[in-house]
Amino acid sequence: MDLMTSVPSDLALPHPQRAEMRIEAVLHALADPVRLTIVRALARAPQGISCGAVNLPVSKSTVTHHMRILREAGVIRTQPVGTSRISTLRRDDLDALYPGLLDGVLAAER
Amino acid sequence: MDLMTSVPSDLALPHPQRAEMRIEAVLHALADPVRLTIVRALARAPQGISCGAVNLPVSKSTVTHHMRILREAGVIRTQPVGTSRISTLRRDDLDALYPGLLDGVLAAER
DNA sequence: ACCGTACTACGAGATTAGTCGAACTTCGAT
DNA sequence: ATCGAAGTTCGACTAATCTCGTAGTACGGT
Repeated sequence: MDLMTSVPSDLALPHPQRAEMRIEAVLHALADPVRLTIVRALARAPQGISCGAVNLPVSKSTVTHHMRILREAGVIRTQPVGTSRISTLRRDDLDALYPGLLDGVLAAER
Repeated sequence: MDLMTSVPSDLALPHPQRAEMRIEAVLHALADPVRLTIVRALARAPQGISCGAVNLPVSKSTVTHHMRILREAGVIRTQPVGTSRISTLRRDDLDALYPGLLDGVLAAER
């Protein structure tokens, strides 16, 4: 008990504000096949989904790594819900900063 | 004379066809600051420009490397003209495959 | 024919990325 | 209170990437 390691309300993970997002980071985040799979899944689930719900060909710790890249680039927003973390696409911010980019990426057949 | 190392008409460098382009490669090509500078310069010069005309903070051989990444991803088209190589943005192909992507990237302030 | 310009090719070095397993935390349920 | 499920953290390893300098090729002009 005693030292209850702080911040019970700010359980949230660090997200860049819209003004802090950089195009290189966003493009780099999108340029990986695993992360692209995640982004496509999120695009199909506007209410958000948990990392583990995406069936990916990599280990759990690797998924965590990819979620972090996406989050820190500003591509997704993640919030803790129970024992899970629900992520959503930051469509509004992406569309505001780079209009057409996300739709263009999602339009890709291959 | 004799063995005139072939293909005098196909001096062109290898370019992927539209159908061969992959979104990951395009995004990766765009996700580098030096290459983004090149792409922005090309966007401002529809008639095309030579690699050396872009004032970049890297060596000549590094520029060659970046041009190759862009070319092999299908982002630019390069053709030899005299002792130079003129490159242009493959806007038509990019817009057809990923509508909005290029404009979104070029819209980025930062 | 020679020289300079404009690149490309080829290692080599250093940095970054993607991957994993093992150990740890947190929450919810039994 | 204990357990399991869901994620994270922490090295470690490998592969890819960016960078450079040197050397080489190709073309155009003197």
